[in-house]
Amino acid sequence: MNIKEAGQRAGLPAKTIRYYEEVGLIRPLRDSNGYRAFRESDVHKLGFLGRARALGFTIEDCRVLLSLYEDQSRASADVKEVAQKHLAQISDKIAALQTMQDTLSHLVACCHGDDRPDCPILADLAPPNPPPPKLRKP
Amino acid sequence: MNIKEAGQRAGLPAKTIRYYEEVGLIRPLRDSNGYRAFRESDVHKLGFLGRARALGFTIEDCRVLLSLYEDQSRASADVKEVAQKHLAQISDKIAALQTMQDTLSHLVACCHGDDRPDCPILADLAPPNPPPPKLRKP
DNA sequence: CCTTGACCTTCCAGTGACTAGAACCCCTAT
DNA sequence: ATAGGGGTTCTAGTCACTGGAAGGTCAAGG
Repeated sequence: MNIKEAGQRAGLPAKTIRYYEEVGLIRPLRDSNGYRAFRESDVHKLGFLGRARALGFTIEDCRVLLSLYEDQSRASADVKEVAQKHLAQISDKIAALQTMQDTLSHLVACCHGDDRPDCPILADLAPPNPPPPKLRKP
Repeated sequence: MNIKEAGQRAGLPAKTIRYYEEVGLIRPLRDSNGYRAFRESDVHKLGFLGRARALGFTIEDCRVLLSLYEDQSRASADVKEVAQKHLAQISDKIAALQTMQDTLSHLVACCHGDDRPDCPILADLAPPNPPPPKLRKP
């Protein structure tokens, strides 16, 4: 099976698959013409990677998860640990984004959004010390 | 004022300030020795940028916001529009992360996390078609 | 005067996970 | 023979920095 079909079956673009090979996540065979030759097991791995990436695992996480997946004597605790660490990072990101969201939505709600220059959004972004006066004093 | 002091006052590392100059967000003067010479107005802009970046605005957003900030004849609607678009992106990111979080926390809760290989996390990552049998059939 | 150390400068490379594009090869069908 | 739709490699770009190397500048101390 060539790269395009493998990609369609796994739901990944060909470019991504080449990248996954480059970083050593998969090792498809090669035909005599140099084309990558994907086995069912390769497509299966690609599907695994696609799902892991969709859950936000990094490539390095994927590498670990894939090796655990293929290790029949794995301990589920090892898998769980990877997942828990990732969950913690997701929580951190969500918290950071929600802080931004809270601040920003408040500011947006306060902004008239008309043709006048008064704007609480800019006022909040501006540091507390006054902007440099570009006015001449009479 | 040299770059380090400007950075301390604005709460930004010197490297970041050099980068901001490189992309044209600020244009500090230069001393005769080639050192950047920061005015109060530069430090003020840097503070603005730091806050905008902390709210997750991209550099390009910052460029727009800064020009609006300095334009006394701006319309607050223009500021609001930038902020609202950004808010929408934040919401999208949060939603995507929460989907991951929901899926993953469920899986983690289901995983025994012991020394046995059974693992619902890996089971969920694996595509539905069965893994390649590496067993010899008798 | 010389050195030390803390600054400053520029330039280059790397981050993560792709993605776009160029230049070229291969295979099948008309 | 050629047109098209595959495939291949390689380079460079994304985003917003960050680290490091190589070297210039300055004030203080010996």
